[in-house]
Amino acid sequence: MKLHQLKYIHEVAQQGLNISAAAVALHTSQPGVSKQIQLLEEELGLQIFLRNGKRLVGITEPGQQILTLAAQVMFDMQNIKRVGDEFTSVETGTLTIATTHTQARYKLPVAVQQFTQLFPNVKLAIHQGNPSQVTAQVASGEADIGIATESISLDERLLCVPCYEWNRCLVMPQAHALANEPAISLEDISQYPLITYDFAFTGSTLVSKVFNDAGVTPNIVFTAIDADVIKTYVNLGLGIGLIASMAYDEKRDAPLHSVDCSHLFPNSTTYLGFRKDAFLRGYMLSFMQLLSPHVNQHSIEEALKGAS
Amino acid sequence: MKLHQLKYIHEVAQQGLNISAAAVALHTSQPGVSKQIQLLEEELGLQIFLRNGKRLVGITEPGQQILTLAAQVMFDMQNIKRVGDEFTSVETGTLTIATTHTQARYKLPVAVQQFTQLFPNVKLAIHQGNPSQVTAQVASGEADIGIATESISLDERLLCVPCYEWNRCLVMPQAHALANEPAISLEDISQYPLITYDFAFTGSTLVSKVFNDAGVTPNIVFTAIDADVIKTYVNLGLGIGLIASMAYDEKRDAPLHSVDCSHLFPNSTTYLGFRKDAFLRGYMLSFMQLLSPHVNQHSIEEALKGAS
DNA sequence: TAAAAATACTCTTTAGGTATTTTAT
DNA sequence: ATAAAATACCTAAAGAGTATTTTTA
Repeated sequence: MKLHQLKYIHEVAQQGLNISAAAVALHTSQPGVSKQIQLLEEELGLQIFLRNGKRLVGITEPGQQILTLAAQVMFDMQNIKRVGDEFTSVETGTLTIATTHTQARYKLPVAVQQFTQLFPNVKLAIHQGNPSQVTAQVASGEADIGIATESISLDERLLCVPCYEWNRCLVMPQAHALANEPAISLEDISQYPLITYDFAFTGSTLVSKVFNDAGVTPNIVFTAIDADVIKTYVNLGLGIGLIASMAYDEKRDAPLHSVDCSHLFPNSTTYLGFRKDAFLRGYMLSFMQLLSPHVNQHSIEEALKGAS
Repeated sequence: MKLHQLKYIHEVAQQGLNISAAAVALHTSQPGVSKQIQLLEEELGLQIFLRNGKRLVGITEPGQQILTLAAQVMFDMQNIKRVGDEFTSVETGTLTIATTHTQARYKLPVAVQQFTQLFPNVKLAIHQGNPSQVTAQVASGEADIGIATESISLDERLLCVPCYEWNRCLVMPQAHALANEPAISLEDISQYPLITYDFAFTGSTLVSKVFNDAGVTPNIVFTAIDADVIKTYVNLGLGIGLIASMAYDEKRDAPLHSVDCSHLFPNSTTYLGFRKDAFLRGYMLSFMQLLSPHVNQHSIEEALKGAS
């Protein structure tokens, strides 16, 4: 059993069971990949892929398990490489962050700027997606650190630490009837067309739960991925917007009026998550510290020990 | 980076930093091992081993981390092999159990007998040790399943399920003054020389805690690893013995009288533990079911998901 | 001086490439 | 007919072995 054989089956599965495509992606030849897969299957005494004649048409049950384990092996090997990098080229490397639009747009810029000054030779990649995509990227090792609200902390492979709490506000045109309302209620909100985040996103399931529990049905006219889109449509007079407070800036969003809603919804917590079995480069830890100052090598080790 | 290079550094560390000894253990040549280690160190750009000239004299800090990760890779590779074995030779293989003397002697025999009848072609190995050795063996992958009381459930790498609860009894010569005492107290026990398990063993720390909390100091004349030794010395009149109830059998231990102590001590729970990241062969699951009937594939998956 | 690690060199295996054939859609 | 996988065959690289040298304790 060889490491590259595991790489090969992994890539073939990624490429939709196409050996030729996998060979291209791996910068090698199709017969080479083909042969190594045969050798591996022969050694294990079972088929990893289901075949119809010469075509691969599926993954067997043991094959699926082997692919999962192969991914783990590859991750571990990456960890070893990282130890090497950490001790030889301490302040160079790559940091891949997976996060949602709201975080990327309103919370990360400060941390990112500080980070690039601290580590000018570390390449930074920011992957954007909804919370479940963020979680999946971190769990698969595509991203080193994920930043998202609530759902990220549910995956058992990840260690999550709270970064900060936040709540929501309503945004509306300056002239709107609610703009001068002293204490807005859920009922008030339900009187107007509402624009908010997609329900799969940014903890909005919590928002829908609050409405449900109160027996109030909001009039959601449409949902969007990000606060900027929501604000744009509020500006056009299509409704009032319910967004994260951090997404409203009095100066930048001047034509809009905002009303705090923290009395209506419980706070949401944004978490930072990473794989429990990942070797963390020094700069990864530093980035986390920028977002959550109490994080350090020691606190992480303690959390890993006490996790179960 | 090659798999066998990881095997080599692991074996060298195991053999006390002796490359020649590692080469023998690996059934290969000393220059081969030597060269592969150099190649790996060169590729990673760091020293794994500290050297004094040509002798290996220690492990560097990154080397220690790499050795840990190398062990993980080897474990994952073993998992892949096991998937192969599971689907090709379903009812053959090896089951290695690490456990304490008391379990091995008084609780496992029934399960082992049933198991050998169900799986005549599975080789069974039982490693005996104290609870921390049991835990270490399972955590390192030397043993597939560990069975011990309390401490095994503290290791975060292991998933533990309760097997059964048990308590203690006093054993003494038939003619002993306490033999006819209707309700024995801690004070009564402290009046006589006491023989019990080594304090590191079988949850006896719990026993000492009970005495401490009650402000009673038992007169422990000596401690032993196993109940058989304790009973032998009780028979010789050296004191009274405090042992697990399961270790006393009325017929076999006829010259001794036993008095139940479950009113004095809380129950202890014996756990069965295995590595969370281990691929479990079907027969391993079956063995666990013999000890803890509610264990099954599904309950384990649920426990792994909900662990964090 | 004895034991351990590193070199030098050889041999064998094997991974990988090119050209070609087979086969499934 | 076309695209994909397998086969045949060749080449190059790398791992492993033997003999020997170097070095440390």
